Amino acid sequence: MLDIKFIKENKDLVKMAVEKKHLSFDVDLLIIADEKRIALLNIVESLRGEQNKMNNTISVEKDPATRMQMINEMRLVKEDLIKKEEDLKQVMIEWQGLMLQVPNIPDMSVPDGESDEDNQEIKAWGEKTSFSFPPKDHVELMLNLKMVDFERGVKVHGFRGYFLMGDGVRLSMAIWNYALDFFSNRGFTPFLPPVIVHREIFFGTGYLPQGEEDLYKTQDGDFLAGTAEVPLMGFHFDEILKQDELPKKYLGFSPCYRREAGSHSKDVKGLIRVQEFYKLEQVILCEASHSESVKFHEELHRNTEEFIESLGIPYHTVVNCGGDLGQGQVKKYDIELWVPKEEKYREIGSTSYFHDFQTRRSNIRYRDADGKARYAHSLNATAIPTPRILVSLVENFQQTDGSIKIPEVLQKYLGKSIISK
RNA sequence: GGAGGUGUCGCAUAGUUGGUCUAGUGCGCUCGUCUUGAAAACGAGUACGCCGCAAGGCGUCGUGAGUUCGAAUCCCACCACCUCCGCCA
Repeated sequence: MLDIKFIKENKDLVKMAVEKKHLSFDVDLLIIADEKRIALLNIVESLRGEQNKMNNTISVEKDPATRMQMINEMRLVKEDLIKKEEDLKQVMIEWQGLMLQVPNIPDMSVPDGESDEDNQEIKAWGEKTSFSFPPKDHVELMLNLKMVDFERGVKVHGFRGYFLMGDGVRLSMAIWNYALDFFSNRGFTPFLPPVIVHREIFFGTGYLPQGEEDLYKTQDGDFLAGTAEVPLMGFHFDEILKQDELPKKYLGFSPCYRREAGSHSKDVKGLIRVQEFYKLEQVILCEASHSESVKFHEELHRNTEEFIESLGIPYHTVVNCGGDLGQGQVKKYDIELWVPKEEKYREIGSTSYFHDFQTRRSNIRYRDADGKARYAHSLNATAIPTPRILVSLVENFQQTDGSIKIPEVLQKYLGKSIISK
C-alpha cells in the first residue's frame, strides 16, 4: 500500500507503475473516491463535534425541562449524522478496495517487459556442467537411488505428490543444517514460525486480496503460508520498533504450501513444482531509506549467490522486468540454477525489496532520531528451497554409474561424500 | 470441550448505579531550574491515527456489531490471557 498523499501528488508515477507492471488500475478513480472520502469525513466530524458540545451542555444542565429540550435537539443532529456516516462507510469500502490495488513504484533500473521471458541476465557463475556420458534427469537419478517415490506420493497426496525417503531425506536435512549455519554466521536469527496464519497477515504482505486461489484455507478462515516471509512479516505486525534494533535479520524455516492453481500444465514431472515443500527464507526490516533498501537487497541476493557458489552449482542471476514484478515489489532478482538434462537455468529463488509497501499494510514502524514513528522498509529473499534445490544438485553432480558426488561443504552434514546404491 | 475470571494511552493502577472521563494517579522516560557533578526536590512534557496552512477538531479504553440524545461503563459475538475440570502428542 502506498500513502494516499503520495499517490495524489505523484499520480503520473503511479500510472507509469501500472503500465510498467502490466496491471489494470485506474488511479483517477481512486482520487475521485478520496475526494469524496475527505468531504464526507469533514461533514461527519463536524457533526460529531456539534454532538459532543451539546452533550457537554446537557451534562451540566439541572433543569429537567431545558434538559429535555436539549436532548430533542440532539436527536435531530443524530439523525443527520447517521445518514452521513452510512455514506462515509460506503465510500470507505470503495476507497479501501482501490487502495489495496495500487502497485508500488518499480525502480528506474527495472527493465521493461511483459513476462519472465523478458528478464535480463546480469551475471553468470560457473561453467555449465559437461559430461562424458549422457546425463540423466533428477527423476531417474533419484528414483534409482530410492531417494524419492512419486507414484505413492500421488496415491497419498494426489497430483504433484511425492515422498522423499532414504538419502533424499538425509540430503535435505544436511542442506537445512548447512544453511542454518551459513546464514546464522551472516547475522540472521533463525525462526520456526507458525504456518497457519491469520488472514490479515496475508493482507500485510500483499498475498491478499489478490492470490487467494493459490492459498490453502482452513475451516477457521486462516490460510497456510506459501513462504515463511508471511509469518515473519507478521512477527512485528502492529508494532513500533526502536531504531537501534534495526536492521532485523531473520531466517525463517518452514513448510510452504502452494496450490499452484494457475499452473496445472507446468512442470508436471519431478520436484520442480510441488504443492508442499520446505524453505529457508531471509527477511530484513531496515530503516526507511532507499539506499538502505538497495544495500540490503544486494546483500541478501549476494548471500544466496554465495550459498550456491559454496555448493559449486552453476547459476545465473536475472533482474526481473516490470511485468514479472509483484504488486508490491520495487525490484527483484531471480537466481536460476543450471539443470543439465534440460539444458537450461531453472529458478530456485528470488530477492525483492518493497520500501514501505508491506510495512504500511502491516503497520510496522520504528521511532527515528526525532521521535517520529516511520514505516520501516522490508525485504525478503529465498535462502534455499528443498526439495527444488535437489534437482540441480543431483543432476550436476551425477556420476557415470548414477551415483551423486556430494559437495564438500555438505559432506560433514551428510556424513558421506557420495550417494550410491 | 466444560465452568469461572480478567483485558484502560511504556509499566502499574483509578474509573463498572451511562452524562464536565475532553480518561485521573503513581512509576518510568525526556527537557528545564537548582548543583562543582550527581542524587533529591521543584516545574514542564510524555499513546496512536486521521482532517486542517493554522487555530482547532474527530476517532481509538482487547476486536467487532448493537442499545441510547449520550457508552470505558449496558447488551451480544469474537479474540487473548489466567484458574479449575476433561482430553491429548
